[in-house]
Amino acid sequence: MTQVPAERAAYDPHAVQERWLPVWDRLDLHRAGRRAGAEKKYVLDMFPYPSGDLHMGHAEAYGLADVLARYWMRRGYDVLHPIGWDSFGLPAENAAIKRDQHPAEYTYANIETQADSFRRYAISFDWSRRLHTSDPEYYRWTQWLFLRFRERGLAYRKSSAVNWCPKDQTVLANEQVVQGACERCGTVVTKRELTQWFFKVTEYADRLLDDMEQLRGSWPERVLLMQKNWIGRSQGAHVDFQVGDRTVTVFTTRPDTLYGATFFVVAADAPLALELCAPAQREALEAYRDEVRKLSDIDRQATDREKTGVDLGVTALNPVTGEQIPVYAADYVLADYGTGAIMAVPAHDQRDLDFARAFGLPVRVVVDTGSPDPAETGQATSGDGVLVNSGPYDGLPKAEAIERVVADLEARGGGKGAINYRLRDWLLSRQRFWGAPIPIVHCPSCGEVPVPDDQLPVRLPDLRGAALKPAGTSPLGAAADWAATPCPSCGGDAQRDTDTMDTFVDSSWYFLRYCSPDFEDGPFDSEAVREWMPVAQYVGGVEHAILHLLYSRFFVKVLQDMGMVDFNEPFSALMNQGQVINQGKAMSKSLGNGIDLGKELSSYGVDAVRLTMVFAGPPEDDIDWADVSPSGSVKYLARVARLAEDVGLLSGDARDADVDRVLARTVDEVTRLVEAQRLNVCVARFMELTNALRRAADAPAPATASLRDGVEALAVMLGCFAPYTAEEVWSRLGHDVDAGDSVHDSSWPAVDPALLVEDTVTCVVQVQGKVRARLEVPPGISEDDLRAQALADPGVVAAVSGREVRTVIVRAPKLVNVVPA
RNA sequence: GCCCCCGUAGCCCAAUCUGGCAGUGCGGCGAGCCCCUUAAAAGGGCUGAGUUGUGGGUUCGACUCCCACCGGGGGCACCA
Repeated sequence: MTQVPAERAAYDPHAVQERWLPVWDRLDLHRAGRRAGAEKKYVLDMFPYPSGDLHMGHAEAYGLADVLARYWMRRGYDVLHPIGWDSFGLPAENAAIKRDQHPAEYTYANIETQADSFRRYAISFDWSRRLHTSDPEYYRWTQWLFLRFRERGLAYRKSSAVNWCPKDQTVLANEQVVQGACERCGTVVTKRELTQWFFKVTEYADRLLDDMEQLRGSWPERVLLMQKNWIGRSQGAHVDFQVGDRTVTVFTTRPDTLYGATFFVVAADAPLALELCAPAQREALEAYRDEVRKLSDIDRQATDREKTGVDLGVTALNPVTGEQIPVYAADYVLADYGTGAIMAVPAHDQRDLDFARAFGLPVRVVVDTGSPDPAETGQATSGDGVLVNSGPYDGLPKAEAIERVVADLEARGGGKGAINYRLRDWLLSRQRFWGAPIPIVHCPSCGEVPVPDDQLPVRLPDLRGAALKPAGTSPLGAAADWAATPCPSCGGDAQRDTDTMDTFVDSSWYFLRYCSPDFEDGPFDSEAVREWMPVAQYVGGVEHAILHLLYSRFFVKVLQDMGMVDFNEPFSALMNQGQVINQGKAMSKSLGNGIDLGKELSSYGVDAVRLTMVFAGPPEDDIDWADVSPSGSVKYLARVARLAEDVGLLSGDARDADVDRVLARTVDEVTRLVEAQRLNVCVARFMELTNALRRAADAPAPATASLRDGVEALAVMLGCFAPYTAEEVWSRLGHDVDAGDSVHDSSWPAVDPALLVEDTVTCVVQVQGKVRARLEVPPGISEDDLRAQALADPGVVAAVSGREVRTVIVRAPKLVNVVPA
């Protein structure tokens, strides 16, 4: 190996960082619009929440997106890669209470810390478009959008049983309740009857589901699956049953089993249960409802629970059979799904069967599936089959029966085909301070009155410290001076709405604001949005699979209907990066297994940490920090730096076809790998290329021109992953970075297709599937020539050992398989 | 319980889509040799390691396709 003088044997990543960062700041390399006229690409990271400094997770996510953004810049695209902060939210509020501060102090101090870290971490952001959702200039438009949604009937207030987090003292959307617990703090969620604001997401259920077809292939399959499950479309029918003089509609996916409905159940906690109940059963029902109320959602939803319920002492009339069946109230029927009432078909539904067996109710098979009688086995039969005991429908297969029953119901009245969703409307009110106030005034005479657009934003009052303590109602209510306001409509005394919006409202449109962050005539400039949107590549954690991503999709569809955007999906492609974990577990304070990003960066430098993150595995896989070490990356980067130094000192214009070919193959492959987002493999290829170039540089008569091209191309490609080292390499090759010739303003290396063509290929000759010989042959060799050559090969002859050859399979030019008798 | 993904060297991965040579890289430990620098260390280079989770099937040929099982991860789950 070439002798390395001591003064440059040491590669000091920190010196490299300090040298180039100020130069880059001056050159302003990442401003969107810099390549005006070129095709545009919008690369977006899910924006950060400003809690403390950046951590390992940020380093990974933003590092990955940065590779893609820089790659597209090198490919000549005009790239928008913006940054902002999701800066409303609970942690700031809780910190403010603890420290007797205003939430803004904590928030904006952390934003500055994170911004500075991002800069040193060398993320290619366009800093000129920075936004914060807690700025009045931003939340003005969040409020404006709320009012437009309300005008379209998509924001409305209703009283209902809502999820309540006792710790955070606020209501939560369904999406923010995970397995019965608060998504944020893990506290078991309870129910409260409250009047709250909702967005009518359900009106968009079909489009949210159907438009996922466009995303197939460019979004992770599991995210699409999760959204599909969350929306939960069920095809079925509404069927009307008469209970006394009332019509009670049920939703069923199995109208074919109407003849098997032997009882009827309403949700015990629904008002309907009380309304239907016979006076004699009233007391029993009240007692049962008290029991149900005591259960947590988690207990209630346990599927292995005994079925419980109360006979309401009335009957329901089956519209098809004319039969009167008993009506029960039970907690296994959910008040807020379907109509809150069901027809129970114990033979063909496991839950109904469990209930029937607990209460001694009849089980009637109406679809013969070939399985044994559910009444005997306790196993409901839900599969395909032929109808029996079903009057005129006997003998029909299940699918046909469903159609016929629905058609008959529609013809006669008493029911019709229907689609039902699991998705509920988005509860957006929050009883907390640090969010966008809901721009509504409640007037004793005019009712709900929107704040006029020209009075937006409705700014937050100046509350701090103890005044923010959660008290079950919004702290804004305590700011009496703020809440009291003249009614915009009649001028009389009125009160502002004191709730704030869910912070997911803020983040449902921020990607649009980036296109024109200073626009003052609306939330965004439609012209700018047309140029940049939809986002070409979105990068973020899978934890938002059905929160932020569903909400943003909803927003864009509404904006499309408003004529403000001309596309229906905000994010054309989505990458979910994995988590950074340690010793097999998520990092946490209680486990004490946290890794401090700042320490890693000061030990190994930015580039080594970035490279380690990307190289550790496929982007979507978790990285166990115990399995990797940036020290290997430091060594690699040092090797590259040394190589650049050595090659920079060589003179001459000799070329070597082998070096050129290796380079061409690497560039070609890395290009395809980046496009396929297989970034870890790219790094492996860089290492191979580096090794090949090193060997070539150490040869007795180095091919200087080929080597220079190779190292230069390596610098350009590596620059997307390890920007500081690449700039150093670029500079060592003689580029004057200070004068503006930066590797981060260079072009992706071109590939000469002629260099990708192989002179010869290796043909494998197998005998009975075992490799017995290898032949170097021209790629265009004919089957006959190849067969002849293979059969003449001594190794093959030996392996066949005189036996007769039964078949020869030839796949020119790569393979011959000889099969002896 | 239902659905999805994944099991390749000590480790993270590649080759699986489209069946045809099982390979790149990394780290730890140990050993030897070489280079450089030497007071020493550090640094650089070379040299290893495999029944592709198990069993069956399809095929001339299976890490690759199919089936079953085992193991790991994730999602959904009283949604009618």
